Amino acid sequence: MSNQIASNRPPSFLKCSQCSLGSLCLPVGLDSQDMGKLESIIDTSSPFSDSDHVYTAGQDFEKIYAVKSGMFKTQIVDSLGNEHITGFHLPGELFGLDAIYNKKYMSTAVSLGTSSLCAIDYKELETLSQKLPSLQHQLLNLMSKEVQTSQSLNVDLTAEQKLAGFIVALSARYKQRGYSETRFHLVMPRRDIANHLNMAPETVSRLFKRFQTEGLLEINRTDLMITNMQALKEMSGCLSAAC
Amino acid sequence: MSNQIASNRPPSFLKCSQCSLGSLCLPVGLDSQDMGKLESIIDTSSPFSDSDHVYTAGQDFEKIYAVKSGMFKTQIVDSLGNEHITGFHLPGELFGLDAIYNKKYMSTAVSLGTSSLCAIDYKELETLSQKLPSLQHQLLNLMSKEVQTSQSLNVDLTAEQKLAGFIVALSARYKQRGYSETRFHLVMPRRDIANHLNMAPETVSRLFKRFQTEGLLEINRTDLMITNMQALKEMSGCLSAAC
DNA sequence: CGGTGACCTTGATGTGAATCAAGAAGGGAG
DNA sequence: CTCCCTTCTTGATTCACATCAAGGTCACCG
Repeated sequence: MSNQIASNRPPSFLKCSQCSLGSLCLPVGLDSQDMGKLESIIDTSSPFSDSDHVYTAGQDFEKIYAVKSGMFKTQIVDSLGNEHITGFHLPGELFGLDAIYNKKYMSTAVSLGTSSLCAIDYKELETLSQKLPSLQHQLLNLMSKEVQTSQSLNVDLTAEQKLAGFIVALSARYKQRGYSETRFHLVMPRRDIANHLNMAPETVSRLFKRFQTEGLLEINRTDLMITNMQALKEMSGCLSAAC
Repeated sequence: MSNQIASNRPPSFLKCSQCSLGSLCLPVGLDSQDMGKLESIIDTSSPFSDSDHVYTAGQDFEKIYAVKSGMFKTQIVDSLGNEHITGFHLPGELFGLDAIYNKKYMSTAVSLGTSSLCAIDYKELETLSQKLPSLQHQLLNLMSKEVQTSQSLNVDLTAEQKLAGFIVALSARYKQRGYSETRFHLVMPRRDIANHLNMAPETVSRLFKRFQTEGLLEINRTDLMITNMQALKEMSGCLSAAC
C-alpha cells in the first residue's frame, strides 16, 4: 500500500482492530481487548457522497467523527453568511471536537467526494476514557494537535507562504498514511483551498502556475506532483510540523 | 468585587478551594474532597514580573499553567524569526495545552506586567483525571474551547472587524470574571494587539481613533471605555461567543 | 527638572492580493 | 457528439492595509 497515489476508495466496514489507521487514530496504545471496548461504542455509518453533510452548525452535539476513507471539510459561517473552511480531514483524523465545549456543533461537516467515517458517541467516549488511560491520553493528544494546527494557521504569511505550507503539510499527512508524499490528488476545488487559506481562487491559480514555472511542482487539475520539496518547505516558513 | 476595573493585583497564594476562579478554571464540577486532590498536584509559584518567561518554545513539556492574576501572552516563532502572539491569557484560563501532543512547548509564555499562576504537572493531571470524571470532563471542555477560539481567529475579516471582535471578546472575558465589561485596562501594548490580529500597530492606532470618533468607545493610552457595545458587536461580525 | 527611550499617533506613499471581467477547459446529461 | 454548467485560468484595475517617515507623549531616572 505504500507509495500509492491517494484517492477515494470504496468505503470500508472494518472495525478498529482491522483498520490500518489504528496507529494515527483513537486506538493508539490500546490492546486488543480494550480496542474491542472502543469498537462497541463506534458506529460505522453508510458512506457519504460528494457534498453530503455529516452535521450542520447549531445542531446538538452528540458524536465526534473519525475519517475512514475519503475526505471531509468543516466550515463555520459568520453572521453575514460568509463561510470559512476550518479544516480538511484525512483518514485517521477526528473532527467535531470543537463542539465539546458548547454542546452544539460550531461548524458544518461536508464530504468531499465519496467518503466514510466512524461515529463515536462522545458521552460514551468520555466514560470509556475514564476506564482506559491510553484512550484518555490519545484523546487529549489529538485535541492538543488540533489546537496547535489551528494556531499555526493564524500566523501572518504571504499568499505564497500559505499555499506552499498547505501543500507541504498535506504531503506530510499523506506520507503518514502510507501514500506517496510527492504525488497526490487535490480532492478539494481551488475555491476551497483559497477559502481555507483566506485568499482568492485566482491567487491560488496564479501561484500554482508560478510554482510550476519555478520547478517546485507540476499540477494538472487535481493531479499534483511535488518536484522540489526542499524549496517548498523553505518557502513555507517551516511552520507546519513537516519541517 | 463586581464592576471593578480589572487591573494587576498582588499575587495570591490561595488554593483552588479559596480561589474565586473555580467556576471558570479546572475545578469546575469538583466537590471539596476532589478539589483537595487537585490542589495536591498544583504548584503555586512566585509571581512573575513584566516580560518574565514562564517557558520557552522548544523546552520539554512538563506542566500546564492556569493564570491566577495578571495576564500572560503566548507567542510562536517561525523559521525567519518572526514572532506571532497566539493568545492573551486571563485569570482562570489555561495555557501550555498545545505542548501536550509534541511533548515540547510550541510557544513561549511571557508575563504582561506582574502576574501569578498555578503550575500543574501534566502527567499527574492525566492520572488524576483518570480518577475524577469531572476533572477529565472539564479538561476536555477547556481544550475544546481553545480549538474553537483559534479557529474563529482564522476567519478572513477586515482590520476593523478584527479589532472590534478583539475588544468585544476581551470585554466578555472580563465580565465573566466579575469585572466591568465596559471599562478596563488594555494591559498589552498596541504592538502586541496588532501582532496578535495580524496588522500593523499604526492600523490599530488609526482604528481606535475612528472608533472613538464614531462614538463606539473612549480610549486613552491603556484606559478603555466601551460606549456602544451593540455597534461594536455588530461590527465584529459576531464570531466570538459574545454575540 | 531636563534628558532619554519606549510607545503611540499621524500623514504620505507603496504594494500584495482582491476584485472585476472575459475566456478556456473539462465533464455530465441527453 | 453537442450543449450546458461548473471550475479554472489569465489579464486589467482597484483598494485595504503595510510600510516609511516624522513628530508627540509619557514614564523613568540621574
